[in-house]
Amino acid sequence: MNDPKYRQIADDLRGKIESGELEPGAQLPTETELMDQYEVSRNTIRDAIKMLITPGLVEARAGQGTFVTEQHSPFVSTLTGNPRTGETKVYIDEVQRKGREYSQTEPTVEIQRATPNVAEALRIREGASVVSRHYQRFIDGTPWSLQTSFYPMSLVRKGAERLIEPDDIEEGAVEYVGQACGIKQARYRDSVAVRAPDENEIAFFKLPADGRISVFEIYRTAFDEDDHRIRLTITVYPADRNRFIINVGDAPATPPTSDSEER
Amino acid sequence: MNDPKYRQIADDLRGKIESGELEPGAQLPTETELMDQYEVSRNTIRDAIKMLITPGLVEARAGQGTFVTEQHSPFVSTLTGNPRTGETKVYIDEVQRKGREYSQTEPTVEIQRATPNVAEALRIREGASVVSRHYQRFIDGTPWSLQTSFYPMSLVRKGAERLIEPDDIEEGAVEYVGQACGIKQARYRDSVAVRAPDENEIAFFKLPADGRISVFEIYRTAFDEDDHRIRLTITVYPADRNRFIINVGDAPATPPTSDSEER
DNA sequence: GGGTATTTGTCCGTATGTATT
DNA sequence: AAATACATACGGACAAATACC
Repeated sequence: MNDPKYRQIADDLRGKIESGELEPGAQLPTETELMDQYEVSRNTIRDAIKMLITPGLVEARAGQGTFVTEQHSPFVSTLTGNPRTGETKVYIDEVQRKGREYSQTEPTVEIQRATPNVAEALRIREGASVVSRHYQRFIDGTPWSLQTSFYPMSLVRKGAERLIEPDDIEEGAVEYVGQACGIKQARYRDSVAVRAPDENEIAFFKLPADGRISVFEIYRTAFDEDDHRIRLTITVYPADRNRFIINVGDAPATPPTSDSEER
Repeated sequence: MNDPKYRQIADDLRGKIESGELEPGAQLPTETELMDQYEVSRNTIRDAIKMLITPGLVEARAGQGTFVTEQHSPFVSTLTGNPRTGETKVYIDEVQRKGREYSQTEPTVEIQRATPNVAEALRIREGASVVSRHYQRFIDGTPWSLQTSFYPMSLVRKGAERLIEPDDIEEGAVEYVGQACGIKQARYRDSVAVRAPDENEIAFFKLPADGRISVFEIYRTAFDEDDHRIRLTITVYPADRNRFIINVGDAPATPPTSDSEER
């Protein structure tokens, strides 16, 4: 009798879900039924169910009931690629190779002043002008990632003028910059973190409003052959439907498609 | 007036935190004071505060009050290293280079039957024998990660008999296996996901019981020069205090320590 | 479309327990 | 021991969403 009632009830229900007695998609007993079963008040039942909603084990639908969550199959992306080519194209290939459909919005292009984050990553003065190119990206029509790339204005001055046009760069921005001003990407570094989503992200990804599902935030800093920082790309993915692969060493002998089943 | 009251109050308080009006460590007004300020019932105040507790913005301490969370500085680990050397030693170096103290328990060594996960990753029969070596790892004395490595029994039969001894392998398991039976690690692949913690992890990392803080789960599959799978290492890190770096391309010119401040 | 029953969502008031100072 | 602050639990009332007739 040490644990509070609502926690005991939550543990009991969680057990029934994990044991499979309640399958994904199945409806839990209604709050009234659970009140009778456990002989507690409705608020106690609701506290118990909240403990299952928070980690996403169940979802409550007003007017219908509470249901065991069905998992969507995670999408797997590879972070290690060829550092000399643009990764967006590689990413699109990866999506299509898995039989899924990729789409993205036209870019939103802005000239902004570098925030401390961006300035630090690009090693430029805080407040210096940068080009920001923002995309919303979808897989099979559902929102999958939000991506913003920041380029120092010096690239534009050196000839990469299409960066400030609000049009997609078909051949990829990395190739374009290489051709337009001879600055070639030689390597990049990713920094992966997880954090709570902000309001924009909650709205775009249709995440629950309480922020219990977090997002991957990947900072990709790209360098040219002289180790100058030429790009910062921030990509945000919902953590509940994504997984990342990092290959180190020789290229894998197994075709990358076999990764889709790995974990 | 569309949003429910508790959400309006939560948004208001969140704004005060994000704007810096309430600094990390600062105490929020007590529930009674907030009842007066917003002219709502105590339960509504509590609902609002729960919305801030769930993403970890504030924490409530019975008998004291509710406080804005202080962030511990995240620890940064590099996932891309030399595929031919063991990474535990590299990891320890990385920790110490940042002026922090590393420690770990003696390993728990077990002979187990391969679960579907492990069998799939090592490409062995489900139920085949594997050596499992489990460590609890600490930084500055606080629990930082849980690590379990699985090795096929064939390695032991080929001479790597210390794998089944419950002692730390000083020189690193990868080096040891290379010397003992000539099977050298040539490359590895990491798969990074985020999920809710299980009970063990909640207890070890001292995470909140409601599972709102998730964990990184990194599967590292290691291959030898013939592309045979020689090891699966699963490492679990709390997502709120870790960040990972992936380097692609030439070695960075900047010393790795500078990463500690990056994001 | 309208009406009704069901189910969850919001909000209130109250009482008592537990942790901390 | 007393005061303070959050935690648990109960009860009730009405609103909003959904399903069904």
